[in-house]
Amino acid sequence: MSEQRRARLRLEISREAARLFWEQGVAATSGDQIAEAVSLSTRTIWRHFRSKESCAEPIVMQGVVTLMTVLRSWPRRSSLEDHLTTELTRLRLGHQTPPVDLADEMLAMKMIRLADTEPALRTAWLMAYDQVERAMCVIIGDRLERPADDLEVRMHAAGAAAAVRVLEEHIGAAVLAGADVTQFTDVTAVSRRFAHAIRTATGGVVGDPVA
Amino acid sequence: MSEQRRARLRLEISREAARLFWEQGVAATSGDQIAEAVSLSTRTIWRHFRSKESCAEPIVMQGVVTLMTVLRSWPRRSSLEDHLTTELTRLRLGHQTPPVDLADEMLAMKMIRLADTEPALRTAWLMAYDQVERAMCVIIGDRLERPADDLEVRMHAAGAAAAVRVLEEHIGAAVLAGADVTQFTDVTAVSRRFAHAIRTATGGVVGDPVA
DNA sequence: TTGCACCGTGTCACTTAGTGACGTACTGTC
DNA sequence: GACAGTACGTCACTAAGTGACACGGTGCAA
Repeated sequence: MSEQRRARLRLEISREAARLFWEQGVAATSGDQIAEAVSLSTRTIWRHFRSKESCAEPIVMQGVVTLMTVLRSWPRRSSLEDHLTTELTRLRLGHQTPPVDLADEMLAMKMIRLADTEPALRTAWLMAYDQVERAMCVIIGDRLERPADDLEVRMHAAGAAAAVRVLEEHIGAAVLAGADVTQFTDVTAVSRRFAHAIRTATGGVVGDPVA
Repeated sequence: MSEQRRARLRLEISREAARLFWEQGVAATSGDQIAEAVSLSTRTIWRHFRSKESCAEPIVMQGVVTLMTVLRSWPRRSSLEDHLTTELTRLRLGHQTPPVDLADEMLAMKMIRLADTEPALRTAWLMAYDQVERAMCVIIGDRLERPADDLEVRMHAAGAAAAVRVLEEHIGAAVLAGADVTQFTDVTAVSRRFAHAIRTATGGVVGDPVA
């Protein structure tokens, strides 16, 4: 089974699981229900996810993987702000890599919101960002010309990941609370916020162009 | 049941659970086994812990709570380094507040190590630091004279917590790998490391004395 | 001392998350 | 068109966790 196909299936399951979690709560939705919602056997669900909560991971990861992909292509010569704005506008304009479905983004925000009160989902959310942290390690290690498991690199990566996570939580909460969504569609403004978060969380070490 | 008594019981359960997790792996130890090890009924275990993995939380939190307590008493006029060194030496000398049993510290490190390979324990470890993050929010918010749920405060808190976590992971791994333990008994050196971690993770905003 | 209320724990029955074993059907390849 | 690989379904099973209720200890008032 191709990596892509597997990812798509996981996402599809995740979508239905998230919807059910939101509509009736995590505890109240059973594995059987999720299985039925995606027309699969329950056994197959557990073959693709190690636990019920982790069914939420793909949907919350979706928005994050774009950011990660963008960061991976960050050239040494440009600043974080510049790179984010150019790449994000490119993604927004040329739809060849459809960033993320809007409904999916809403679903992700709902999961983050649920994670506030449901410890089971909180673990899933934190585990998702644990992945982000690992990805950050190689990105930052690469930029600082140090091994990815270097202590300082790991600390910077952890800080950056945590800052991004909190920013994401904040945005999600704001949108769900009915805030003006247009402020999050301004690519330059959003880029600046993420860049600023990463900069300060790494003590200014990550953000500037490097030789 | 007094808060303290409840905490002590949780810690006792956690101790045995951690020992079993380390000796035979998480999957291989059952709730019944943990219960038997502390001479309680299985039902009582689930009354004190929401899941098997979370049994590890108190033991890994133990070392962290000292740091948190110390941070809570951080006076505005002193720098982070100074306060940490003075408080930690005071703790080390005056044993009236027994910091943490050495065996417990070793156990905690083992759990952190296990968390590297066992996703179930990783969630517990991350959840423990989620608590740290919340505590950091009020400490930093207080210091910056802002509400604890302010976005910037939360980002700084998240960064600081993450940095401390990685440092803790690093120290744990080093000790278990047989590194020279004496370098971690030098209070000033350790204080400097933690202070430096928090400083850079907060972009230098948290660390200096404030008016 | 008796009586009462409270609460932490044990017992037992029950639900459900998650796994192992095996059969089947689909897919691509020679 | 036979064959290997593998994703999925079925079924039986283990174990994590919960609900309901009974028991026993502690504190307090009469």
